[in-house]
Amino acid sequence: MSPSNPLSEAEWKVMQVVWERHPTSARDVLEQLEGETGWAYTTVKTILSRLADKGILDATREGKTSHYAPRVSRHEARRVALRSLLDRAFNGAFGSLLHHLVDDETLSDREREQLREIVESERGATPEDEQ
Amino acid sequence: MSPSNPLSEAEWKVMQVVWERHPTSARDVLEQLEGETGWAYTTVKTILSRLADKGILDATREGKTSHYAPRVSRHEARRVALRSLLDRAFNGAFGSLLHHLVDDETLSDREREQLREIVESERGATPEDEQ
DNA sequence: TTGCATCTTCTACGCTTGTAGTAGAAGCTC
DNA sequence: GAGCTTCTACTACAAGCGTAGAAGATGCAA
Repeated sequence: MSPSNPLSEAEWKVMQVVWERHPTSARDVLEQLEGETGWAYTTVKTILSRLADKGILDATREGKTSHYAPRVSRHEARRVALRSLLDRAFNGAFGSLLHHLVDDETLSDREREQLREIVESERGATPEDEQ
Repeated sequence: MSPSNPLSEAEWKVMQVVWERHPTSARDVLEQLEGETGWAYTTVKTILSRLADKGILDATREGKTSHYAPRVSRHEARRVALRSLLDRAFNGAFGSLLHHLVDDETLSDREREQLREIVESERGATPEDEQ
């Protein structure tokens, strides 16, 4: 399934954990985010519940505790987030986004290098879809 | 100046107009967005005021009406939005974002073509920064 | 079986966003 | 200078988000 709205910041944090290790529990998520967030247990729980309500997560109760698993892939979530950004900030113009990336003078050397690598690899990619 | 938070959806809409034609008035913005939004005049006004409060816009009163001009460039705003996405969704890993773009099977033919073009142009770009 | 630890559900509260109404000021028209 | 038009400032209000406390349910340990 594909969520229609992009995830919020806190939701991303939680989902990143769930994608790494699922099924997982609230306690588990909390521990993984320790250090990064300092959240209370109930905060994690609230976010998990909201995600389940939205159909992003699947919750199954096992005895006392609930276990959560993603119903939406990370890839999918990223796609939604990117499209959203594209629409808002670049008027939906993919080309503008690409130009921005390439022109972005604030890229670190490392990032610019990665860009070049990708560029190299894409060179070899299938150009057979002449539409 | 650089805003620390990304713009909201409505803010983007308004800013897109302001960047195109500035200084501009609330009325003007409203008219440009007619069709796209159906907002009331006061809605535009509210968003403009909030943007001014945040320092994204500059408001100067001239007689009865205020005129607005950007204090933040579109490029800058885009950069902030992209960094935010990068941090949330790709753990700050630029390489992941690039891979996602290249791998995204839902790109349209046109988009894929643009990607290839950019790739070609980047090939000729300055590779003199050896780390 | 009594209690401690842990889990869940419910409720809350302040902030931001989307959206707009109301009321008052200011200028244009005749 | 009385009225229409248009602008501003202020207020509002529902939904979503970040964050978490309180209270009740449940299981394990002794």
